[in-house]
Amino acid sequence: MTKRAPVWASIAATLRAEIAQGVYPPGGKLPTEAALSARFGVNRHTVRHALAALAEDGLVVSRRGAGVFVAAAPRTDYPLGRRVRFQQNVTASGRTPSREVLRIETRPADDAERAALGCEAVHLFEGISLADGLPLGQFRSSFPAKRFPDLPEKLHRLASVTAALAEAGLRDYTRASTRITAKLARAPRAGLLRVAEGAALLRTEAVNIDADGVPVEYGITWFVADRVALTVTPEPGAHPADVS
Amino acid sequence: MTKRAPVWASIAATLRAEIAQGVYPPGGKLPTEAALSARFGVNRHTVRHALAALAEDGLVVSRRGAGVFVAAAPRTDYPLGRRVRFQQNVTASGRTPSREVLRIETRPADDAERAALGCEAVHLFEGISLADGLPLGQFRSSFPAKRFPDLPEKLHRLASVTAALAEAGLRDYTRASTRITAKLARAPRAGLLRVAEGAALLRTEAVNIDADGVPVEYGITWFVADRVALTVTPEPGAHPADVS
DNA sequence: TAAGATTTGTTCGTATGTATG
DNA sequence: TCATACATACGAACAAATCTT
Repeated sequence: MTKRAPVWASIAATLRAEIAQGVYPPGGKLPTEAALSARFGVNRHTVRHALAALAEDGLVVSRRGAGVFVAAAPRTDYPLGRRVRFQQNVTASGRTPSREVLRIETRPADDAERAALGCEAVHLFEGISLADGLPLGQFRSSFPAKRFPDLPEKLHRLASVTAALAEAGLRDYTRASTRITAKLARAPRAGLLRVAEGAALLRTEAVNIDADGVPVEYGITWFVADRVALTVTPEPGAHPADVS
Repeated sequence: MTKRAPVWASIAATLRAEIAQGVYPPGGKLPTEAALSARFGVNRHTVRHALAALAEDGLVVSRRGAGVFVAAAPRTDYPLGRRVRFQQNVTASGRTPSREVLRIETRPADDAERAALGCEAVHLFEGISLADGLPLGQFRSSFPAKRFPDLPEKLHRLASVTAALAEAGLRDYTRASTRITAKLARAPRAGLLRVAEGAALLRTEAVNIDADGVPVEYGITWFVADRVALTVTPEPGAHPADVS
């Protein structure tokens, strides 16, 4: 005599699974109640009951006249501090960081790299940073090839810039300058980052230097704007002299 | 005997004026050479001569097989330093800054303002910042009404936050924190900023504090991403203690 | 700016199955 | 067996917010 689960509960479970699988992405719109009731062959009330259960869990948010939307995950704060600490940033927000390496290669420097690093050949390290499996951004970092001959092997093995540079003898490096603009996601990158074409991306262009002020990394990162907020907090102790 | 200007020169002048008026926005595509020669009733070579003149000035860029495009104006660098200096930033890039005031009013604080300023009523100062007449961003600043009773009048008269606060007795104030995200421009704001709907905007949310660390301004600014780059440069003298 | 279509929110009413006393 | 209460499910209509044209 197993008690049959209510229809609304099984519908809620189905939708819950589909949301988890990304069928309806964060911030995305669910089908209308009418469409769902047609799909499941039930009355609209029954669908509403299921949706109410999801809303109870904070999984969806409904807006009268607009639709029912998958609750957008809160943005991950990404402090543009003196040090680059991707893992810490993600972990601090209660998520699990991961990294997907797309490319490691050595090639001649392009104009921007030559200007930033002042060298003719660079190691390239390109990949995707994820939090809980969801892409936060795509990074592309260049390093002077001459100074760090074995960096590609270390990057392959460690998949971490900080660790690889440390093994290459660079104890510490800091952010010298960052330029922030915004772009729209286009075909190839939109797919990599799992966003719709035309979604807003934050593009940061950063130069990192060693303790002597010599540039050691030139990096460009495209963050998914819906998933990341960059934060800037002037460090205490600095007191610039500037005049209005 | 006034020497008649060559036809190609007058066509160039016409196109130059239309680009300046925004008929062809920065980055936008000009009509094809064939279309232009039809419009002006001249041979395609004449149009090419005119376009070559514009290209010489760096006003347009032609790409074989794609078309001729209005050169994107270089982005105005906007340093997120400790002080907010809009005028300096624009002047430094060789442009003429101006400001268009949209709204000055006093009203109850919303949740974000209450959280940032800790007060129940705020003065609102809203407007557009322009460089050479082109909108760079829309700002909306809130100030604690109780602390600065006469601020609206001062803002009306001076149209400058720094000057108005100075007159209200606030000698100095600095940026405490800034949060940066990106959004797509929607209907009302897109018009105000003179960009297409769906263009990328940089949204900054900043809290400024006085010398005692008390918040005095909560401001949100939407920058047109194509026209502005935010720059972050850690100030010398700071030496944070952080560990990997 | 205005009108119409779309979509969720709310409130009636009806019917069925199940547990309880 | 009957009455009651409750959760479930379907149907219809309208209100209110939103989107589109």
